[in-house]
This record gives sequence, structure tokens and C-alpha cells, in this order.
Amino acid sequence: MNISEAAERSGLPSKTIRYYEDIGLVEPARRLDNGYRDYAPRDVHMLRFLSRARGLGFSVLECRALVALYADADRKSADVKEIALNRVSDIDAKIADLQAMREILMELAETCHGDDRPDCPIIDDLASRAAN
Amino acid sequence: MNISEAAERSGLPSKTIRYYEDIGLVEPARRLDNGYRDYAPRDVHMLRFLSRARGLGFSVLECRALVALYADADRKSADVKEIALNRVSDIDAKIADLQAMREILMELAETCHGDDRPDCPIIDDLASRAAN
DNA sequence: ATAAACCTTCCAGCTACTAGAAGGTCAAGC
DNA sequence: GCTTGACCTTCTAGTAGCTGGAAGGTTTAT
Repeated sequence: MNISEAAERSGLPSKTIRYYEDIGLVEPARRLDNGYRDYAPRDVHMLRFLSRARGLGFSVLECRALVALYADADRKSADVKEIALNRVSDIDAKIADLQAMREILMELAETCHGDDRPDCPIIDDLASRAAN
Repeated sequence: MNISEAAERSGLPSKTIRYYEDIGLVEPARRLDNGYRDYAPRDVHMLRFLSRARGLGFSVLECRALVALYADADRKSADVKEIALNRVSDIDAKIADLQAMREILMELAETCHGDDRPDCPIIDDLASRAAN
């Protein structure tokens, strides 16, 4: 099948599929005589696998590892689990960061009257904490 | 003062300070005859303001707006508050995304025995949801 | 025959820096 | 005066993960 059909079936844009090929993640089963990429169902399956993994926030590097593990009949499930748990740690760290930011911003926003007057605790805070 | 002192006092790397100048955020008070940047205390103040704003996750675009509002004696505090609240919305959306990912990953990790055997619900899930 | 809709490759751009190269300048020590 | 090292300058390129567009070939339908 053509790349556009593979795109439709996998849910990834054609551009992204070509990009994944560029970086060595998935290549089409073969090329037709006219140079067109020709995808097999298992390629589409792989692309959807990638789409889902990326959707869960795995980096392309992690995806590469997951693809390798997926293809490896002798894999240890512990290896896969480790990647997943590392990802969870990353997520936890990011959430903590964001929550801390959110808290500060909400405190500032709540004390800002938000009208036509210029005095603003948000600006003041950015400026004064900056002065420390 | 030299850029390295401005860097030390503002907490931003010299490279970043030059970058901020490049994109028009803060430029030094003047240039010395030898071409060196010469920073005034108010420049450092501005740089710290930026450092803090970036630390709270404001994009460079938002920082540009905040810098303008900071410099504008006739600003409306409502404009600042809007930027801050937009940022809070962004953060909320990101946190929700991350929490959803985290939940799925934890469910998968919990059902994965994580040993030397190859069968792995994480891989299976990525593959089968991918097949849908 | 021609137009629309594919496909190809390659190059540029996005965010917000960061690293490094090539070269000028300055202050200290001898 | 000379050297050494630590500054400083500009410019280019790389990071992640695509995305958009240009230039050109192919296929399909009319």
C-alpha cells in the first residue's frame, strides 16, 4: 500500500512516517519500481505501535528500544518494565514541576485585582524575586 | 560590568544572555570601545526578571509581553493577569495529559511481572491497541 | 492532452537554547 | 616585551521531533 494509506491506517502523517524511516525506526516492506514506498500490514502495525508509544510520551530513543524488544522473542519483560517505570519517574518529576509552578502562579493571580490599574503583584513578584 | 559578571548576578549563562539579546529581549546598556558588552544593574535586574519568568514556564513570547508590560507604567494589571492565567491553563492541560499517561503506564507496569520471561503486557498493549 | 492528486527528495524552520570554532583583548607574571 | 590564561567577540551547527514547502516525477481520470 502507498504511504498515504499507511498514514491513514496508522494515524501518523505521511511526513512523520518518512521521518521515522529516516531515523531508522520503520521502513516499508519494499519500494515499487517507480520509487514509491510499499507498506505491508505489519509495517502499519509497527507504525501504530510507535504512534501509541509516542502518545504515551516515550522518546524516540525509548521507542527504538521498545521496537527492538517488541521484535525480540527472547526479551525479558523486566527490560520493558524498566523503560516504562523510567517513563513514570520522568512524568512524576514533570508533574511536580508543573504543580509547583501552578501554585505560585495561582497565588500571584489571586492577589492581582486584574483591572485597568497598573499595579500588579505578578509583575512585582517577578521583579522583586528577581532582585534577590 | 562584563557579561560574565552579569551572568553570575542574573543566574543566566552568558550564552543565554547573548541569545536573549539576539532575539531582542534585553540588550546591554552599552558597548565598550573594544566591543565588549557593558551591563548596568537595571540590565541585570531585567535578566533576573526573565530568568524567573522562564522558570515559571512562560514562553519567550510571553516573556516578551511581560517585559513590555513591566516597562509600561500605564499597563493594565488585567493584561498581566491574563497571561498568568493562560499559563495556568496550559499547565493544567499538561498535568492532565501527564496524569493520564502515568495511569496507563502504571496499570501496565503493575501487570507486568518484570522477570526474565518474554511475555509482557506492556508490549502486548502497545501492539494490540495499535492494532485497533 | 491535461489537470488533479499522488509520490519522491531535499532544505528550512519551529523552541530555547547550547557547544564549539576562530579570532580579538586584557591582566598578571617574568 | 612577551607569554599565558582568561576573558570577550561573532558565526555556525546541533539538540527533539517533527512540519511545511519547493522542485520535480507518476498515476489516474476526464
